[in-house]
Amino acid sequence: MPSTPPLPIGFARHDHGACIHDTVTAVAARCAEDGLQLTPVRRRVLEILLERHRALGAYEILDVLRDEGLGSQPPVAYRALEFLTKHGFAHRIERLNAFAACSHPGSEHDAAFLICTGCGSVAEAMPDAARAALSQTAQAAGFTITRSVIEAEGLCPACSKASAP
Amino acid sequence: MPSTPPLPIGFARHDHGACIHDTVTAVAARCAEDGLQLTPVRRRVLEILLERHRALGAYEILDVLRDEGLGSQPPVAYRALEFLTKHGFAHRIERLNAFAACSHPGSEHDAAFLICTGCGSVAEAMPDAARAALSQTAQAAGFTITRSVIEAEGLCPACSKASAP
DNA sequence: TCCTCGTATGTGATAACATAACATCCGACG
DNA sequence: CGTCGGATGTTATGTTATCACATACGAGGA
Repeated sequence: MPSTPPLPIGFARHDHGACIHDTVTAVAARCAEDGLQLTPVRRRVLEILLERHRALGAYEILDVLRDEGLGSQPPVAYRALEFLTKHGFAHRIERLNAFAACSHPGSEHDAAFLICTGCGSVAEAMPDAARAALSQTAQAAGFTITRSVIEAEGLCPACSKASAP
Repeated sequence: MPSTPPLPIGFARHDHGACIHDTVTAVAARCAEDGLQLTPVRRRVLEILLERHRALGAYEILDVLRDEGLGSQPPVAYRALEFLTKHGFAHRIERLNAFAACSHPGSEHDAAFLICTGCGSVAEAMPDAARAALSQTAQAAGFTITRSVIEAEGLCPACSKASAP
């Protein structure tokens, strides 16, 4: 069980402490580059998302912030999440009304998500093929896509194995 | 501008009265076949969705039901919508927390939606290619998809033309 | 220095979406 | 006639998201 082989998606084990630290560092660098302010609340929300490593509701995040004295009202969480999602550091998962840190920060992009209904884990994938196909369908109808939501529910490898042994 | 050539999706003009009537009739037939009860509330909710021909929130629907004396509490609308979506007569659009009548009732299926951010219209597409691509991506990760949500935001032909002439 | 402007935050209130829980009704079937 | 399952009525509450307005604070110009 090594740490993160070239798997495109995230059902694999990995060095979690490093993964958090590295991502925050990368995001901070990118913010500096682009003149964005990675304020304490924003940074902390990103860390929270990375720590839990799953999709979190805004109010779950808010609970943590409140415990830490970083804010107690919903807008605090929603503003930070808006910043993070707007700049591609986190994603909103529509199906869950929840948010997850981006696995590939550094560029704005739509992502696809695989949501395990067994254990609640969420993996981010880069569904270029699916998006291309969708785009083509849309163009045939004269529709111009600006954003796409692609989310699949099902069973992750572990839960799949557990439910049908 | 003829009426509905073999377009796969619904940004075209059409005979709306007939479209409502035909769909309700088809759904009623299918319910009879499958031993499902298309009760007054359920039928009316389907009609409301078809009449507006766009995505409606549960509370918008409830307002209509209330005016017509068919129910006044949220569960009334949610139950009817649950019935309709469960049996493939309507779809939930996650991005909008809203519901739309199915354009191709008669079989349970996941659909894809093209949501126009200009005028709010929503068209249902059959994104077999996109779903197949997604499915392949998922399988590569050992993930088994049971349901997929595919929704694209953008501009419909009309709004596209209006915004960039 | 002082002003002011843009960005971020603090906070109270409320809107919008959704479900739990329990009572009641009513037709099908034995 | 009983009872059982599906549908409905109703109260209450839970969950998610936004509005509106006040405050703070640093950057840049007069």
